[in-house]
Amino acid sequence: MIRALLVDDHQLFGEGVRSMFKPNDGIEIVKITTNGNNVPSILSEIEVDMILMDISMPLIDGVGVLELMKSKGLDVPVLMLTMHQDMKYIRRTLETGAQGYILKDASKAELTEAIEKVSRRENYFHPKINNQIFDYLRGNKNPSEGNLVDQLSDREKEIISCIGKGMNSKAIAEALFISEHTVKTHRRNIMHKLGVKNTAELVTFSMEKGII
Amino acid sequence: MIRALLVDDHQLFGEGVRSMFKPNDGIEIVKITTNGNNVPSILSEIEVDMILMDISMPLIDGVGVLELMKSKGLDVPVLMLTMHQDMKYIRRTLETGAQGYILKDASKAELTEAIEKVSRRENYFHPKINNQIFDYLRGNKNPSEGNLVDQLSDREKEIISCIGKGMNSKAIAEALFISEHTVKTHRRNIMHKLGVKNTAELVTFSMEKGII
DNA sequence: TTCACGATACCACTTTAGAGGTATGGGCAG
DNA sequence: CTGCCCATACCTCTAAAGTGGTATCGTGAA
Repeated sequence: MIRALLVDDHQLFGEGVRSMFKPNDGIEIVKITTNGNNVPSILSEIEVDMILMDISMPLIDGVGVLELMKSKGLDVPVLMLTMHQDMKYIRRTLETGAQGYILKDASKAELTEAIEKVSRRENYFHPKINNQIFDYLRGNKNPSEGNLVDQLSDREKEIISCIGKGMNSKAIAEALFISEHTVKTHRRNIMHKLGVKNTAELVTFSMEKGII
Repeated sequence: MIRALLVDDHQLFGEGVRSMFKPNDGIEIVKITTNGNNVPSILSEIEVDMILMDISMPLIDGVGVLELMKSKGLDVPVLMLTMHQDMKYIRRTLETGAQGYILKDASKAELTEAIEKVSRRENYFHPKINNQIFDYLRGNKNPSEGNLVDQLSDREKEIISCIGKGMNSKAIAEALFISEHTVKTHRRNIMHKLGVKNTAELVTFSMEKGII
């Protein structure tokens, strides 16, 4: 019997997955938490074979939890469970050390297989995203690209939010009580940090990362 | 026993919710489909008391299914089940005639209550979004704002996707084998239709609506 | 068969974003 | 204490977005 911890802020999804597994499936969701910050303390209390974790969560996201675990020396295999087929997410996840990545539109059979593999510390990637992984491995391997978002200062995130609302540099300057020149400098720095080439891409990227 | 049809492209979520309901809960998910286009034919085959429907789906979204049902004279109460706490979604949903709206981070108890109410054709709104509803009713009632996205042509959505990827008008023109002037005209029309004032706001809006 | 609309295309113009610099004061860590 | 980073600010210039029009052609609906 594989003992799994599920981390997902969507209660329904969590309870649903839990009741999906019958005793003879060989898998049991022994605990569900909606707050990733609780993971370390849960791991110290109960024994689990693997963790099923949603990526996008409000308080701390899946990658954040992985980093938190790593910083505390907790070594439990993690299967990322998400809706995002986006390479940006997958990349961040793998670089932080998840054992697998599966989409929420997978079937129960696929999830079962994934859980079994991950609990044995084998890698599992959902077929749908396998090709993307290969593309990534062949092409750009930028290890420094992991924590792009963390490189942003609070002020810069504030600027990004304003941009997303459709404000131009002048409007942002007035809203934040700074000079328009400053806003433009910030925009330039932000774009450079995130490696995007214009505002449109900046907004897309920021929304995918959850900055906006 | 309430017989419910579940429409959600995330298989795991669907199977999870189905196995969550035990016989003595008084609710049974009699059918799950991942394609909203199948709803009319399913309704003609089996009898259901209500529909649980995800809003954001690839082939046809929840609001689209509602409109499809309406156009075929199918009158089954629908509970929208979504992750989006965004007023833009809620508004579209209600205007198309859904009986209720519940977030995926709700609990089983809340979902049960919602299903029961909706199956009796009572309205249900998740407490978290009730305040937003009131704000909406007090403030701007813009009935014409309902189906902004539907007003976009396929070509325009194509242009939007390109913009989101960071392409400028010239690049889009080359990619779609049209003139840059045409692209600019499209951009203008799109912005006018969506009521946004620049590219940044266009991207934000489009991502929230799921166009990108 | 009209008639409306979407996709296409062009012109001329203003505003803004974006790229190239440089610089200064404040705060925090080595 | 001293250097590094962040937020601030300014200048100049180019490329691009955005605004104002008009117009043709094909398709599908009235």
